[in-house]
Amino acid sequence: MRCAPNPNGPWHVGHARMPAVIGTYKQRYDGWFCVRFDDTDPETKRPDLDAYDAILEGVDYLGFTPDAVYRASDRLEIYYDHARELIELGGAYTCELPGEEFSALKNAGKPSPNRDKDPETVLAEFEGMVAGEYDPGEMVLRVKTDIKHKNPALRDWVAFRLIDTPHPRAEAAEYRCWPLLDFQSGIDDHLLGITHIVRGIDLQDSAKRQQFVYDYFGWEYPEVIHWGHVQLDDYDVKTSTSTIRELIEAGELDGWDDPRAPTLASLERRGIRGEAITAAMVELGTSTSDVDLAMSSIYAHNRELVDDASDRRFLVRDGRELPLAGSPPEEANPPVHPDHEDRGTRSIPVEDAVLLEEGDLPGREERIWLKGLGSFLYTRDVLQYTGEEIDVVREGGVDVVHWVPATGSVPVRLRTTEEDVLGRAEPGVADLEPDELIQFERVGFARIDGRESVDDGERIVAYYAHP
RNA sequence: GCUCCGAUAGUGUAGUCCGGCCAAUCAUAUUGCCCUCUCGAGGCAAUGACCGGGGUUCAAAUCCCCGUCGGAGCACCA
Repeated sequence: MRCAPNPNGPWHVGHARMPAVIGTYKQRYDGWFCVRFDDTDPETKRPDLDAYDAILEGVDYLGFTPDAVYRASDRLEIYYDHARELIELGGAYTCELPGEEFSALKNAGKPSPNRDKDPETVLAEFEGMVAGEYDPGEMVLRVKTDIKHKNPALRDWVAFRLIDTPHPRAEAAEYRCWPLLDFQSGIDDHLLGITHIVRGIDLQDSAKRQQFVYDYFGWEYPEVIHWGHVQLDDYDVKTSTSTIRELIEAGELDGWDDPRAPTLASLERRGIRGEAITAAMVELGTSTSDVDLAMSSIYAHNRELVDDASDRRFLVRDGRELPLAGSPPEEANPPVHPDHEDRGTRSIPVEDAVLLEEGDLPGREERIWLKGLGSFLYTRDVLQYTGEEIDVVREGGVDVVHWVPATGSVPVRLRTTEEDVLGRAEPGVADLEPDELIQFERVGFARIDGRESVDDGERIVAYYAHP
């Protein structure tokens, strides 16, 4: 099987579907798969040189290693040779008709006047195209199909055209005569021994077009299935490479890995494992209708992968300060992970005031349980310590909340898919290394990204993954 | 206008080819309960779907026709 991307930018989440599915099928059925960059348009779909590697990194992130990597722009001579052969078989002709004129004839079911040129003339003119003797628009090579085919999309389609803009890859910069996708991809699929093709519904007619070429050569067409488009819920930003690129260039996004961007780089930075994305994509199946991918599906898979390994910490977002009274312990020691006592406990100094999230503030004369510390009664504007008998929680009516010391806590900027949230975390968070994935209790999973300088010192930057 | 494809719960999916065991599977989501010092994990339960209309048949989610809705192609884009 093959994954044949156009390297016009880093991948968004939707792109993950192809490698996820064919990579999984490869593993399941002991198959073979390659990545083949179909980069045969240096002009309107101009390849982005950085995208080649970015895409291969994306495949790796999703958990797969391609068995081979090809670039169509390395293979022009192969396509030329097959074009010559096709011409000799009488399956193609050079045509100098402008696009609109041919289109009008085609829609009327009438052939181009060039259709019956003898192969010698066609071959000579094609060599002229390869040699750059024509200007763009002056000459194309068409595949001779069926000019009266009931589907106008299949009638005598273009196989090669001329493009003056040099290809961005130095290896291919000298070529001017470029094949179109249906020719290039059709030839390559056979030559590379592809047995199964998966592609989008936008290419529904490709197999039918390419079948004409396969018939001329006596080749057998691979099995092919088409699937619909994937929409993501939960994102404000459209899942489109060009839209994301525009937002980045306009400064509205920080880059391809901005947490608000629906890109693979963004999910990776948020601490979401590629396997979780792969699993969610495989669950979508290969139906031909458009599908909506619920991000919660990716999150559910990721939670299963990371929950056990993620240590717990407290983070209070936009905290409200409450003084403590009644001589609580000087230090709280909640477990590092509630399901793994052997990992030990954390140490959080208690001080004389704590921060709570606004939604957790107790009402007057209400009791509240600070996790890992004990129970308090909110009375006369202070939290009065009333002991550490957990029974009060079991009996009900006492909320269990997370908290941090008012002054000993460390500032945190938590970047989410919607906005950046400021908060303060328990002191131990200052010692976490970048790339560590933790769970802020009652907030959600987050990946420690690094530190940044602010006016009065340093701040931890974390990327929010999901609840 | 011409051509092609699709339609099962909020979302995805199984079942459709070879009609009955489908008052419809599983996952996710939401809600409630149990457990737990988390709104995480674990356990239990509830919610919720065959696009509409005809036809064939003893029997239709499944086969046929019509309609509706949605998607795609008709490029010197991929």
